[in-house]
Amino acid sequence: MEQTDGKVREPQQKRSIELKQKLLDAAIKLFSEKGYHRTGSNEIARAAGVSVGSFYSYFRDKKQILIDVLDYLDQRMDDSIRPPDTEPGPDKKEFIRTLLNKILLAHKNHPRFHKELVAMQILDPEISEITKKRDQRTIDSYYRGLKQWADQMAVGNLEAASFIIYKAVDSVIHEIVDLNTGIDEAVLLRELTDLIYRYLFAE
Amino acid sequence: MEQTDGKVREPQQKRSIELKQKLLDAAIKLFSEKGYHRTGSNEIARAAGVSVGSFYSYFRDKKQILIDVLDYLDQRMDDSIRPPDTEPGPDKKEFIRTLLNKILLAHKNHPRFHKELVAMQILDPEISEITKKRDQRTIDSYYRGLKQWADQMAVGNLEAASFIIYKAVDSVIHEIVDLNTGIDEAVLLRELTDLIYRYLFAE
Amino acid sequence: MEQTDGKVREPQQKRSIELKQKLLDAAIKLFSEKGYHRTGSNEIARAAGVSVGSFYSYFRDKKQILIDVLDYLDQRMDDSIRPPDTEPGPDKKEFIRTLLNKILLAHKNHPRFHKELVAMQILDPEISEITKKRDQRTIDSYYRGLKQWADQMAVGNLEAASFIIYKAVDSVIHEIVDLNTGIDEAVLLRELTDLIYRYLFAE
Amino acid sequence: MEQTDGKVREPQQKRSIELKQKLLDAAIKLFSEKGYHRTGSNEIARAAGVSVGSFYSYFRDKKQILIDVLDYLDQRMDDSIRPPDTEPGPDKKEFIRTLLNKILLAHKNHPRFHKELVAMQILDPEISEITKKRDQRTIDSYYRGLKQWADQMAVGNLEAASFIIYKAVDSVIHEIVDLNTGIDEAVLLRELTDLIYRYLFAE
DNA sequence: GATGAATGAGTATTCATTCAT
DNA sequence: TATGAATGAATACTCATTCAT
Repeated sequence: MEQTDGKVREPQQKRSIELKQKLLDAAIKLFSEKGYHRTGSNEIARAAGVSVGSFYSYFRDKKQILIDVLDYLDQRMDDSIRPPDTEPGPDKKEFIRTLLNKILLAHKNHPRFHKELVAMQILDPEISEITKKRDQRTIDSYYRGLKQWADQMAVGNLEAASFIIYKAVDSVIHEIVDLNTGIDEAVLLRELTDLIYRYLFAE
Repeated sequence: MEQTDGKVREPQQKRSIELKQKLLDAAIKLFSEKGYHRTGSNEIARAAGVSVGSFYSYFRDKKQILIDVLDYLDQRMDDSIRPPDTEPGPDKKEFIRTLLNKILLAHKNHPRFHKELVAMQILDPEISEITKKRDQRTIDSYYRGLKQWADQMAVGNLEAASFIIYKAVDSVIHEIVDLNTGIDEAVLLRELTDLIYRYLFAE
Repeated sequence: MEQTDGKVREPQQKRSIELKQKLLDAAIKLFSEKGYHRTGSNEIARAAGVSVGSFYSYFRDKKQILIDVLDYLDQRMDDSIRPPDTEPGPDKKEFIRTLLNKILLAHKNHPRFHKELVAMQILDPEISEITKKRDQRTIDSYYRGLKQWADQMAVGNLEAASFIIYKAVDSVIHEIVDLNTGIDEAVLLRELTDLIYRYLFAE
Repeated sequence: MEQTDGKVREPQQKRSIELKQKLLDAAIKLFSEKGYHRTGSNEIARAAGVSVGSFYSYFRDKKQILIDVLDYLDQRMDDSIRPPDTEPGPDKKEFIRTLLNKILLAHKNHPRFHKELVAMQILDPEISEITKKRDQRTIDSYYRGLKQWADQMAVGNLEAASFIIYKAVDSVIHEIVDLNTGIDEAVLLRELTDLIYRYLFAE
């Protein structure tokens, strides 16, 4: 409720909240279409039907709106940009297959945004910190999922396994979506499924 | 190491090569420290103790020096990044472990630069094209290596397997080197070894 | 002339126009003094008491401000450079004399800039295209003027005549203004008048 | 014969003279093909099969070689770049026609070089001085030619007339060659001939 | 003399951010 | 509060000229 007059206002009025949302929506749209780097702050403001001045009263930075977009999508549990969770079922292979398909779909929804995010994550420590946390949540959920099968697995360290699986799957799927590998997507997915399955359950 | 007052001082050839090397070294250093985008061509030249003019007589473009740096590092990394052609010994796990360690070492040589490169690859189509080719060469060598064990493997599609293994290993090792995962490196490497081993040889 | 504290200060419109005008004025001044090529866009902005950013929000290009300057001067010169539509009086020689004097005056307004323009016209195809059109408009107006005396003239082709007269008069007057010919200006003007007069009306 | 060690050497040995000539020839060729501005000093040297260093021991400046080229062509009486003379014969109209054709030809031989020269003349005072002298020589020759017909002419001031005729003819012909006027060249030439003829001889 | 590798001043343009109204 | 006009730092590349060999 405080109004500490630092520069960036936390929107308290309905109008303000609407305005900020408009800016977030415009940013999501533009980042997805053209990527973060090719999108200017003036452009976002214009697309939101708002002045640049307003943009900068809601977001300290151009970077800040990216961070806020990330947060927002996380809160909306938007699987299309957030790494998706999946509840483990009885059929292990089916479970893995489903998980992979979800991730694949997520990558395919906002490919440009997704790509840029990886770059940003590398280029900018602040973004890196945020995505690391996001990733960690996903890895944790994998960990919790895997624990349920702990007694059937040959895996030595479940934490490490969760981490490795997440990173391996994410990067391979990223490449499938982004590059044209020349290899059939279905084949790649099948092999990727095998990779995970055997790692976890092969004796 | 100085060659300022020798007798015949092999004139152009040598000086030129030294100069180009100075520029490449300066570029590697600066790209690693500040990233490609934040490094100016004037800056590289100054760091190499050379004029901008010289910079542009050795490299068409700012992008060109990045490409040349890539090539240069490729050549210096070759042995570490390429799986040995030697007959794979009886201990397959040992073989994989050795391979991973080599890759890990390669990544540790220029960690920041490696990161930048991944970002560039995403942001710039030309760089993307180059690294795709680089990657493909590595994947091909994996493919040739794996074929030697073809009869002992449960893998359906060897091409896809090579691709997946490369991407998975590369990204996981990248994360090991880059992020501090909080998980012991040795443990991660062991699990990664298991991942590959079981994928390939588990029945 | 200042408008810093008036009442309602017509906001954008007026300020914008003033700013653009300041830039145009600065450009005319600098182009005239140092020539187009030796004048930088930053310099024009500084001379106009404005930022480079503003320069580029009013003019796409450095070339664009040259083009706009051309247009601007055209508008201010129009009356002087265009032969009056009034019925040509009985004294044809007097009419030509008046016309020449007007052109002379126009040339004397921005002599250095005029020179630069001729050079640009030669060096730059885009400028060449623009001035060709400008010239053509003038030539057309000459043509319309000459037609009124068509029955009293010995000229074979009125179009060609208009073209030749324009180019001849323009270049000679240009030289009168620019070079110091060592010949009395009045004498040159008299001879030029004769040139045109006899060409048109001598039997 | 002095060897005052200012920077630029006057070539005294046969080899030197040949070298300078090679450079002049290369410059003429390149200036004609691409114009002065688009031709680099390194390029001229290379085309002459000589080092840049040598270029700068024969010519203080890039501008200097242009000046020397002009001188050289003047000495060779190369009508293709120098304003041509013509001896007045008995048939006045024929004389004018011949003169115009010579000038036309000259302009058509090195159109690019010719154009650039006009620009240089405007942009650079030193070049301006030189071409003014060149022009004056031509104007003088016109003057001498016209004097022979002095008693048959209505012209008031022969000096001014020579000047005007030269400038008018040169500029009109320049435009004929350079721009595409859309008017038939033969028609323009006929009218231009009439312009001169009537000016001089019409009663 | 000759070479040609090296020099480095010079310049148009973008875009995140500010601040007067 | 909102506006959007104004800001200005930052940056790749060229080419005439020099000078060490």
